[in-house]
Amino acid sequence: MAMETEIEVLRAGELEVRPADGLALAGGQVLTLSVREFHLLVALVRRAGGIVSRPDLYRAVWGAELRAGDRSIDVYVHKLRVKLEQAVPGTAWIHTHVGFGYRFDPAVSHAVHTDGTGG
Amino acid sequence: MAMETEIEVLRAGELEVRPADGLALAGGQVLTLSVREFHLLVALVRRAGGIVSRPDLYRAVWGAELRAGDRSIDVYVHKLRVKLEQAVPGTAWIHTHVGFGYRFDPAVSHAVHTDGTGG
DNA sequence: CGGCGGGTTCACCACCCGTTCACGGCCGGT
DNA sequence: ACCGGCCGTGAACGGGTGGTGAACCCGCCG
Repeated sequence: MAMETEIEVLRAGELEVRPADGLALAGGQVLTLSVREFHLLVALVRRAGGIVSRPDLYRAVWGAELRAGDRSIDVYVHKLRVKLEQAVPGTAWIHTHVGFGYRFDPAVSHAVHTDGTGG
Repeated sequence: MAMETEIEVLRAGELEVRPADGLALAGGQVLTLSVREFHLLVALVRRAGGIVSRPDLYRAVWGAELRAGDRSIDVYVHKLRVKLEQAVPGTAWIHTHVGFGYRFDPAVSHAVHTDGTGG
């Protein structure tokens, strides 16, 4: 094969996502995600390390403007966290930034809450 | 030199498929498959580990575009699962990814989550 | 012509998904 | 302390998706 199709593969720590195939692996095992869950994960991982605002997230995944009072994002972030957690226990990947949005962090921060008054 | 290795042999766990010969073995025993069933199995095994969408599957096996409402794939996946199951009981190879397609997984994952009181 | 095996379509329905609601905790402002 | 906004989370609900048995159609063979 001269040209193997250049499949986009997003990697973030123990997570591997193939947007084109609808496939996501965490800690080596396949995640069973719904369409929404998958797209949400992709949107977050694409901007790993950065904060994605709810309106942006909604546009990226739902393809529409976020309406006031719509809690869909919260619900799906929760579903995603649950599945991620059960795939790789103890790993917190999706972080909430109150008033700003969510941030996907590939870093394996088990109990690294730097407890900090320091900051 | 003669390329005897022309004969393609797909292996995935306990499954062995020879596309050229129309032969498929599961757990050492020969599977009795119809043409459609066989091609479907080949298409899935060729992309073992990855998700194959229904349109892709239909193109690969039927050689045409999947029409809306066509359930042929579902029916044949079912037939395949039945024969695979009776060849090697307890092994779930073909996984459904709702909204995405099917995935052939060679791994013998006895993912028995229902470990409860179940006697 | 009748039986048979294989492929397609149909019908029924259980389950999954996406949305929305409801309740409660946390935090900042007054 | 009270209120209001923001978020986590469990659950209800309606529609879509896929599992499955069976009818139907057709070519083949005796």
